[in-house]
Amino acid sequence: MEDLTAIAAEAAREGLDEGEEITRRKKVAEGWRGLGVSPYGGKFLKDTEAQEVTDRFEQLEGKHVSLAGRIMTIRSHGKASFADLRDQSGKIQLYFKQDILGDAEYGKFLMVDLGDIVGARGKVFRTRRGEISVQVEQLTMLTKALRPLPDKWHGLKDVDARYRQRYVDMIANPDVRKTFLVRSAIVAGIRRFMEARGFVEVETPSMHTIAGGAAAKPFITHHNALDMDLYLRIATELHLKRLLVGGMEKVYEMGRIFRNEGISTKHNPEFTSIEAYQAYADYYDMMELTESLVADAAKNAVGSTKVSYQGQEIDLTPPWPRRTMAQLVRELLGEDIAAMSDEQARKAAARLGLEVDKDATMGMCLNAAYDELVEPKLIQPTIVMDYPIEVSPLAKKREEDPRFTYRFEAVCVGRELANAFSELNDPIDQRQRFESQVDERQKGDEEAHMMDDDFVTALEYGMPPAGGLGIGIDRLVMLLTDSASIRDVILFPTMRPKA
RNA sequence: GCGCCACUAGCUCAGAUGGUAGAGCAACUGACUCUUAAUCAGUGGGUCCGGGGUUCGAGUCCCCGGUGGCGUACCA
Repeated sequence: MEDLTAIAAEAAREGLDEGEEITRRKKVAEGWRGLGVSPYGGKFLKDTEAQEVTDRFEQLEGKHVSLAGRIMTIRSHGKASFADLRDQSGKIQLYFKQDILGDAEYGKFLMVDLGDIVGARGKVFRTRRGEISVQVEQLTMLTKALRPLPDKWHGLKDVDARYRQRYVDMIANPDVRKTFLVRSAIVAGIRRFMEARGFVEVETPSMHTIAGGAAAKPFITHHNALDMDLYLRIATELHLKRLLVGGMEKVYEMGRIFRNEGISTKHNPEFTSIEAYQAYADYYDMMELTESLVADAAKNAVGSTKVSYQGQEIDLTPPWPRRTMAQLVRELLGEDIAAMSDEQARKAAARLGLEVDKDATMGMCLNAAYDELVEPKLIQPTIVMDYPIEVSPLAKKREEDPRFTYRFEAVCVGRELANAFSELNDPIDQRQRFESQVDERQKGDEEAHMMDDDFVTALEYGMPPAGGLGIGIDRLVMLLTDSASIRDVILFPTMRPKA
């Protein structure tokens, strides 16, 4: 013990940040080398998963199996001991008995620390207490863990550590792994769903010369050889629509989007979206696509279209109620803003306690009223149709009332789940919309669109009428895994470096 | 960006009013050949987030800074 303390003290002097425990484990690793065994072994032939031993006990009882995984707990009784081995499938109890292993092999077991990764070969049996176990005959050291595991009972709770060291979080908190497995199942299911519907998955650039397709502040990076700034994409929309021009009729992209904005329980600077475009379709087709995709994802995640989110029961079974924004504002807030002039609308907004610009239009006031006061109340999935044109620069305007567009958002638990429209394919209209966005930008709105001449040029070649859809995958996964924070569904969320 | 809160052993947490820093788990030593949060006896382990200040004396009070959480703003 004294020499360990001395070694730790020496390590500290040398600037190595390690405690006595790490020093001790390093010495144990050297001990393995002394036995002629590398503490960082190579290939190990495992033929059985931990969970399989329990699931297939009837067939496996008395047979030999080879398992590999991490030692999570050890219960030592002198000349016999138990340990729990965990692999990706689950957990199995190992039984080590000196009589069976022999002194040398049992001595090896005594050198195993919690957290070590080992291979074990032995016979499947059931203990007197009834627990299905493996009586180990051969133990193989595969990886020495130098750092101790978090508390076996309480796990790792420090949220800072959980996000920074997700690997430790996953070791200590098995539910975390489960959440990310569900996420993977959802993503894989969406790809199957889209393929079954005839959509082709494509990859468009992540680095854009113009950041378009959404209202958001971009990250800026620099290309040295071309000596020019590039933006990380804030959406995939404008490139996917170029592909419609090129003749692809059903395309989608699922990938990472970057927005240089605040971080919160619902926002991470990089996140995953899916955008899909279907030629010759309109936003009604997108409503059906959205409902079906989400319902299918729910079945993949929880086996049902009814899910529980933060104590609320949410029924995602299609079809979802379809209401226009104007209707919802009128019914829930008692102001028929859509029937008002701009000036009347500004007064109505004031009555509702909203602050709007002096020259705000009816559409802006309606959108503000909806965003602030209606959307948070929409708990069950709802399709909110017909967004004002001012806030929808890429959506086709309505024939009978050009103040509105063929755009909807699907809303659930007070949050946007999907955003879709009948795509604007009139190049002249699109150029005007960009121009008014550029005006907004010059007035100081950093999130207004930039002019994208090449995109307008593409439309001039002719983009077929189309429906388009965007869904935030992270928020969908939050809903389907009952996660309160987006950081709980992103493996490595963005964090400031620790000082 | 602003406000509130948190930061103490490897992990989970206690530490009224300022007075020699504690527990459980983990680790170490010993006992124990069917335990499962194994049990029993003993031992070691601390930059109390960092830096200033007040005080005879600061984990505790004050100021500055760091990181995080929550709320809020921003986020079609």
